[in-house]
Amino acid sequence: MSSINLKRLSEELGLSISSVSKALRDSYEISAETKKRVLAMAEKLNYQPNPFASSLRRKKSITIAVVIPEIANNFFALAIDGIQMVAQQKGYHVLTYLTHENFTNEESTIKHLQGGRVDGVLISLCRDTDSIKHLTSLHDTGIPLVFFDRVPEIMDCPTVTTDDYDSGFKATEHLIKAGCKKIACLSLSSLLSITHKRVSGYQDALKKYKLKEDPKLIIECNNDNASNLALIKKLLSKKDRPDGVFSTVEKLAISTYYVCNEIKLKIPQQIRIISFSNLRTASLLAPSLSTITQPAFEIGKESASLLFRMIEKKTFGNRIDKIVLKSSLIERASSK
Amino acid sequence: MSSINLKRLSEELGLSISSVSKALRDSYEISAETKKRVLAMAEKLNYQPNPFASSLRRKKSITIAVVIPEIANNFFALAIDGIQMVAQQKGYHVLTYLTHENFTNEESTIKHLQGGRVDGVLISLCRDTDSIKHLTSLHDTGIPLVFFDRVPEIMDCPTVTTDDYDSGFKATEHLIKAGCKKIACLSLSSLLSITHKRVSGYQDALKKYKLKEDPKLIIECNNDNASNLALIKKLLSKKDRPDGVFSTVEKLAISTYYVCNEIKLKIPQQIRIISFSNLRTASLLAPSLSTITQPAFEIGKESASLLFRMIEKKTFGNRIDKIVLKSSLIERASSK
DNA sequence: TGATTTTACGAAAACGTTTTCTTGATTTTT
DNA sequence: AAAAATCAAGAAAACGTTTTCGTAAAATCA
Repeated sequence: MSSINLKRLSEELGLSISSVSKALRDSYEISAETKKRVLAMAEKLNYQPNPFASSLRRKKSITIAVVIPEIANNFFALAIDGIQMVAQQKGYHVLTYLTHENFTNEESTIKHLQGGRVDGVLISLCRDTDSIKHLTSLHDTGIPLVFFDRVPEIMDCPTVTTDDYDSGFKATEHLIKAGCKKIACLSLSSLLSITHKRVSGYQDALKKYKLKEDPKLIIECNNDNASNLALIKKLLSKKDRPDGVFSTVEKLAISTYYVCNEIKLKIPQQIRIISFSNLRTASLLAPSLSTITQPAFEIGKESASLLFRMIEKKTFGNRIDKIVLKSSLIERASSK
Repeated sequence: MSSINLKRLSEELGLSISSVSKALRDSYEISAETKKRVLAMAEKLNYQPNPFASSLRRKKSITIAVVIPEIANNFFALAIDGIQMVAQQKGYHVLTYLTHENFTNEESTIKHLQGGRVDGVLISLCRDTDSIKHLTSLHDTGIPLVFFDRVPEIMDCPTVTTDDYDSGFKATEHLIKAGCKKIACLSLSSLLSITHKRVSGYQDALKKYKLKEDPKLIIECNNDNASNLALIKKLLSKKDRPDGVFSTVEKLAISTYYVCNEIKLKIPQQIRIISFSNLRTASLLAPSLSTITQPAFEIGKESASLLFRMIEKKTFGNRIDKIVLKSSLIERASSK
């Protein structure tokens, strides 16, 4: 720890601690000349204020927390990027926590944040989250809380999401218009809001075009890559296999590509694919992947901006912002 | 902020603040029975200790900082993943800072960390870093500091890197053995250690196989995607264009793919490509991309472990660890 | 039984800021 | 010239912990 503090500085200057403190904070109580002297000495001794003493006294941490399921994921990496941009602009620090899709991790992380370590929390729920006690508890302490992308469906709280229902609908419609008659849907945990909305869109599109809905075509994948591969392989190996796949998350589309390579299923001739994805190389894949691309960076930016409005109390106390951004459907070879 | 503190807890229990504190820290000075009562009450009132008061008093932040150029990058995302794993295991918090390859950002970030906000720092330098004053200054405050991947070449400090020289050599050798006679090298800033080593490996491989070295074939790219595309396009559009490309970073290989698509240059028939990359979809690209893949997750893990050994003073004071991990060369269609 | 040790707890200082309250000196107003 | 206001600074409390030190009461020992 830096051992040069206000006391040392004040001794060096022949001033009191409080005067030095005020000078550094540009208080009107201190003369211009003294301020200049103090600033110069602080610079000379490379004084850095102790953030803990400051936070303790002011009851402000100048820090926010971001809680996400994983980081090695294009969507979340971009979202973090957006969050960091806003935070840096505001002079805030960012604590990052990964839940690895584990509810217990999420719970304990949130619990730790109740001690006042941060001024606000941004969170995207993990796939196993089936209770929101920990979240209401955090909310009750008065810490501003914003959910993004994966939000709780039964809690009144500020959220930043995309038009998931519409996107699910359009993606499915796109496959139908391309000629698919039997479309499978690869989803994550049904506990997740995004799963629910995207799958609803899928189902309603099937309804609209009078295609048979088969619950067996909705595959709920888990967090283990190997078993997902097995599930998908089983699905695509059947004689009455689907002729289209709508994947609600990027990694399941990747897995589908691997399976198709393995069992020599031709995309898009034998099976068409579209997926939610923020893969920068989507257009370079063989074949290029049709995607619904979420504005991940903007989601991060908007979430952080909203959080800071709440922190700075610029938002009305009784108002709950629900921001919805639009994803874009990009047609490529995999669904032609 | 949580308003339930030790004082409140002690009043509720009819004990002194110090006794409650000791009970919570399982001190031998407190009877088993009292401890039980205290724990129960703390649980009941959902007591969370104030981290700032604690850090101020103990001169420990239980927090580390990670400073990286960008997060929307497979390598860094995986490294962070590894770092977080170790940190979480140790019960530490992780502050993340992005420099966006901007030296001024790096400087100011490092300066802010000198106030004792963190117990240790993990950093991967940005492409513009041409001075290490800010780093030596941080080091002088006694805060443990570990560099990973992009390390300073003229500073005696603990580092975690990969065998970049060897990898550059082998990648180039691989292209030569595949039949390339004229190999270009796409690099980042020459200020970076990784650039230097990877390019040296490339040059020595050319020497070993008696291929002409042409400085014009070493393209130093910058941080602007559009201008990199232009540079690469110019390189590949010449009549005497190279027949092989060794890219020292993933994004430049991606750009090369885009350019080849645009100017109808066939990979690998007309031009072979190999690149440093942690792209999970490398094998799904058209054509699949040959890569040198760094153990990014392990780099993060090792860096964090090393940092914690330093923080816990388990390392000898006068010892400077230099850990070197091995990358793997994965041959795929782009270099066949 | 008297002396010593152990047990279980409390008082108070310390960590480095920020901020409120004083205060002496100077300037401005009556 | 006296009164009021302003200025520039210092003293001290407060933020919520942790930790050192002190001390009654109980337990152990000689």
